[in-house]
Formats: sequence, C-alpha cells, structure tokens
Amino acid sequence: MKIVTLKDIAEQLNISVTTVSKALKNYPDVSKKTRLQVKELAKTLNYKPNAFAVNLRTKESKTIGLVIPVIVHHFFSNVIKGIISQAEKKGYLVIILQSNESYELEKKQIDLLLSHRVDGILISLANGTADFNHLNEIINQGKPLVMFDKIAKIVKCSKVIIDDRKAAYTATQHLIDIGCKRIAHFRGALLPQNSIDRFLGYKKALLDNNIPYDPSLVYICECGDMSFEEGKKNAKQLLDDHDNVDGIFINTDLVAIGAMTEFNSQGIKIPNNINIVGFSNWFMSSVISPTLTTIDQPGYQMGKTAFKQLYKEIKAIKNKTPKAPKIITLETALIKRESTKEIVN
Amino acid sequence: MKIVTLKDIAEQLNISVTTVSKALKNYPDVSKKTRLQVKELAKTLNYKPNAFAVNLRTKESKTIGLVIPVIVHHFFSNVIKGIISQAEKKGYLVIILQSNESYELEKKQIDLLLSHRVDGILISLANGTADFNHLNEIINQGKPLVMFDKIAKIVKCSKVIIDDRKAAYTATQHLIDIGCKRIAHFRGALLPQNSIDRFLGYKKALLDNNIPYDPSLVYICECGDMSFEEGKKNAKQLLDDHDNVDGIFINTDLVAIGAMTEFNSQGIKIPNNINIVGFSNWFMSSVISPTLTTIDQPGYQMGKTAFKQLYKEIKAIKNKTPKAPKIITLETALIKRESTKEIVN
DNA sequence: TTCTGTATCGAAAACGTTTTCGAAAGTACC
DNA sequence: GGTACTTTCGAAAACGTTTTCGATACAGAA
Repeated sequence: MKIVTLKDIAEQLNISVTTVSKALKNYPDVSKKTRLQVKELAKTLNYKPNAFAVNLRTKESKTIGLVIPVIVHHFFSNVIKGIISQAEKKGYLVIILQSNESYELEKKQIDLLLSHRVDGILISLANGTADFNHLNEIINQGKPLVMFDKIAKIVKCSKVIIDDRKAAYTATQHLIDIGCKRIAHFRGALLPQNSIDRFLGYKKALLDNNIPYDPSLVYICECGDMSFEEGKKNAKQLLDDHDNVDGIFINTDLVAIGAMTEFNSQGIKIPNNINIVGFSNWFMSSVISPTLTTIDQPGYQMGKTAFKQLYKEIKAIKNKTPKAPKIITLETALIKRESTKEIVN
Repeated sequence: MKIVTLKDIAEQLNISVTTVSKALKNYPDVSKKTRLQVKELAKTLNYKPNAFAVNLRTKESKTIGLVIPVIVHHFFSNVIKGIISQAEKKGYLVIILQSNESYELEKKQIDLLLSHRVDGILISLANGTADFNHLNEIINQGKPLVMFDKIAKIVKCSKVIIDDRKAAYTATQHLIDIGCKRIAHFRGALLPQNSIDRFLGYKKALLDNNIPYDPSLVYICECGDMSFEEGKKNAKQLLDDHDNVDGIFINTDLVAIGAMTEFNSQGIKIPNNINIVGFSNWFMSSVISPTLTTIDQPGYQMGKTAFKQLYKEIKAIKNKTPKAPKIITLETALIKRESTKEIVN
C-alpha cells in the first residue's frame, strides 16, 4: 500500500539515499556488491521512481502533448497511433487533447500543456485558427513544436505534411485523363492551408489542360462533425445548379461518401453518370459500393515522422544545439477504384 | 525565454515566496493590496505554476491514464473522445496508450502509468489478458481503476459495460423473428468477457426459441487488426461448410462488413439469400450497401461515464471515504437496416 | 501601561530525486 | 612510513511548490 522511495531502500540497507540512487543508475562509484543489493531490494519492494521528483530535478517530463482537431476520424486516429507507437519506443508518454476545430479550445489546451511542462508539442491546427500567438509562445519558451497536416506556414517550426497541391493535381488530372470535361470541386473550409492547397491543385490541373476554371463549380464544406451530411447537401445543390458535371474532386472521403449516397438515392449512377475522386483513403472507401477512387494519405507514417522530428528537436535542445526548422513532405498515391471509369463516347 | 517562478515574482515585489504563493491561491492572510499586486505581476510575467513541483508537493498529478486495445477503431475512438471531453471539464489530462491486444504491452504500460503517478487508470482489456496482477497492483497502490467494455469480472473495481448478453440475444431474436431457421455466429476471441457474453446471448436466444444449438455454426475471429479479412475468410469457410444458413449474427461490424464483401463477390444476395446482423454500429455500417443491421453501442457515452466514475473515486480516495466498486450498465439498441428482411415463403 | 485580539507576513520543512564535491579507507609503490 | 592513487561512500544543495507555525505590528480594551 505504501509507496516505496529511495529513502526506504536506504534505511533497510543502512546506506545513504545517494548511494541507492547511484546504484540504480549504475554509477561507477558504487561497489558491485551494494549495487546488486540495492537493485534486488528495489525489485522486491517494487520500487518505482517518483516521476514528479525526477521531472522537477531533471526538468524533463518524458511527456509530450498532442493537440488534434478530431479523434473519431480515420486519418487522425491513424496519426495518433503512429505518434503513440513511436513515442513509446523512446519512453515518452503522450497527452492527447481534442481542439474540436475551435481556436479558443486550442489556445486553452496549449496553455494546459505548457503548465504541465510537456517536453514538446505536436499539433494539427483547428480550422478556425488564424492567430498564432499561442504557438509562438511554445517556441518562445524554448520548447520544440512540430506541426503536421493542418499547418500554418508562417509559424517558425518543423512541419510534416503531404504535398496537398500536387495530390489534388493528380486527382484532378485523373478525372481529366478518363475524359471528364466539366469537373466540380467540393473544397474544405476557407482557412486551413491544406484545403487551400487542394483547391489550388484542382485549379491548376484544369488550367494546364485548357479547361476553363468555373467558380460556380466549387462548393465549400466545413469538414467538421457533419462531413457526411455536407456531402449530401452539396451533391443535392450541385444537381440543382448544373446538369453537365461529369466529375467531382472532393476534399475528403467522408464528404465524398455523403455525396455518393445522395447520388445513389437520386438514381445518378457512379461512375457512369458522374466520376468521383475523394481524398484520404479512409478504410470505408474500400468497402462501400462502388468503391471510391481516392488519394492515399499516410496517417500512420505522418504520426511516426512527426514524433521522430519532435524527438530529434527535444534532444537537440537538451544538447544546446538547436536545429533549424525542417519541412518534411510525405508521398501520397492515387488509388484507382470503381468510382472513376474511362468515359467512352 | 526564462520560465518564471514564484521566486521571481517574490524578488520583484520584495516579498517572500510564501506570500506570493498564498496571494495566488487567495489565502485570507494576505492583504488585498499585495494580493492584487502579485496577481497582476503574475499575469504580466505569464507565470504558470510548475506542475512537477505542485504534484510532488500535493501528490496528485491531475492526470489519468487510459489503456486501450486499439485506437483506429470507430467504437474506441468514440470512447476516447468521451473520456477526453469529460476529463477536460474537470481539469484532468489524459495519457493514452495502446495495448495492441497484447497482455505484455498492457502490463508494461500500466507500469509506466504508475511510475508517472497518474491519479487513476481507465482500461479496456486486451484480448490476450488472462492474468490480472498488473491490475491488482493498481488497486493495491490505492489508485482508482475503472474498466470499460472489455472487462474482467474477477477484478475488484468499478466497471462500465453494456449488457452484451442481452444485446446479442436481441440481435439473434431479430433474426429469428424475421424467419431465420439456421443461424450462424461469428464470435470474437475466446478470452474477452464480451465475446463470451455475446456468444451466450446468441445461444440462449436459439434455445429459448427451440432452435437447436449447433457448434459447427460458430466461427471464431480474433478481431484484431485483421477483422475485415477474418470476416471474408469466415464467410468463405461458412459457404464451404454449410448450404442452408439463412442468418448470421456477427460479433462486430467490421467482421460483418468483411463477410458481406465476400458474399457479394460470390453472388450471394443480402438479405435475400442470407441475413446479417453486426454489432457496434460503426458509422461505416450506415453507408455500405446494403446498410447493416446492427447493435448500437454507445461509445462516447461509455467514455464519459467511465471518466465520471473514475473522477468520483479519485475524489473519494482523497477524502478518505473510498466507495465500493460499482457496475454501470449502459443501454444498447437494435438498429434495423437493409441487411435483414422478413423471409417470405 | 499592559493585555488581548487581529491582520499580515515569512522562515522553514517537506515532497523524492539527482549530482557535485569532498571525505575516508584501502592499495600500491618507492 | 610516506606519497599518490583508486575505490567507495555520503552530506548537502537544488529543483519549485505548499503549508504549518510562529513572529511582528498595531488596534482597541482594561
């Protein structure tokens, strides 16, 4: 019941706390005999160092913070898994907070993490975040910060991303390659960099292929909790507005699936009447009918990479050799499935 | 850049650290004037109490640990969300670890959490866990432990569960009600209580309806990372073994979806040739074709409830009034969808 | 004046580690 | 027997808080 401390071990062996501490940490200036004695007793008493005391002394907590917009999300939960698995290998624990796409919450949560003295912070921004003082505060405290996926270019820290623009270009080009002439885009919210980049990639692909860009073909969705419904709503609106759209590039799979559901219920055949490309490669996309052509976004790997970078920076700061921020871009891939098909006239 | 401490504030105001501490915590024995001075300076200096020092002194960390078998999982990620949202309200942070369905990992992780001195632990057991010493150690240390979903009845702690047996009974009864005569069951791994209970519920429903229980109709899947493939494999095996099965109650949606995929590819029509009921109500189940009849399992609410119970126990222990373990059962519901349909002869 | 009470403060111990530095004892060598 | 070196240990400070307890000052009351 009582929690054992170094002092307890010291008293039982009639030696000093200092020696016990050193024995457990294999200091060279303690004899083999006492070292073994100490270690054995520590084991039988089930001694566990008091993390608070260690942290207070060493000024590191072996804990990092993670702020993420949503948790119930195929991509983000994969990121979390990647971070946690990698952190565990290095002996780090991860405190997870969900910003719920709210700037206010995000700010509070970073404050919380800072006062809990985490060794570093990983973050994917909320859609609503347009002010970055809370992020700069982390950096000012000399703590490493690594952003991933939803980043802010202006913040001076390392970032792990995909080339959203290129991926979107590839997706759109695929629609063009199979013969689509009039391609719509369901884009994400206005602020996040990746929704901007995906939009730009879409636009560039059109222009490079001499297809005029038509703003009326671009629909917005917030991509929050209501993604699926937004997809349905946008699809319905699209059908009201236009009658000659033959392809849509959609910002994220969940919205795409919502759209497909709407098209299905209205008797619009995919891919015969309309081709659809999603983004993210949610597992779901491979089991719905028709299966969804999409861009594979390596969530697990992104989590792993982000932690590795953070770890490097934690070590670097500890050794007083801070490194310049680094931007790491991961590869994506177009996954062709049933929702797109060569158009034959 | 430098992190400010109570001492810094004290020196700037020419008062003692004691007084600063008391001023910030509104002790009555500090004058209003100094209290305001201190608070103002603390704010401008952006003072944040050093959590390590506070924890060391007060012996509580305002942090809890969560050990969960998988993260990339619709049900569990909902649980996580529920826990985190509730914890945040009470000022608690959550450290999440993934046991990956491995007993060894689970044990190590609990050790990690204990040495990090979390105030309490929430856990959903790994499939492989059959020994409970690591859990009893938590209790022996006087720390609250709350198990949810995948529990061990034998461990003396509070639990938040659903009535798996009843839910499985309901699911099976539904198959019987629509006219199924020969009902198979894809069960989960052998150890976890809920996979046992679901199996028992299935069996009881059969017997209560005078349908003989046939062990050859029960297939096992581990429900780990390969759930989807296991579903396909089991479905294929079932078709090899039997030709008169008209309904299956499947342990979890993901396996069910795997099975449906296999049936689809073999031209077996759902629900015309075979009726399927899943379990958990993953979002995916509502968008695949045909949509899947399933049991709704309230993940978010389970997370919330589990944290609330843990919180109560943390407070109770702090006040030296520990309470007896409590078992909380949440309601489930049968969600009827397209994968089951009245059989007409 | 002395006494009692109240308001305000600070010294110091404590939480459990880590690490520096010096002390003591032993060994080896001349 | 003195010197130099090695081996082994422990005292003490430090990390930043919280909280107990006593000190001081000053008010009003006797």
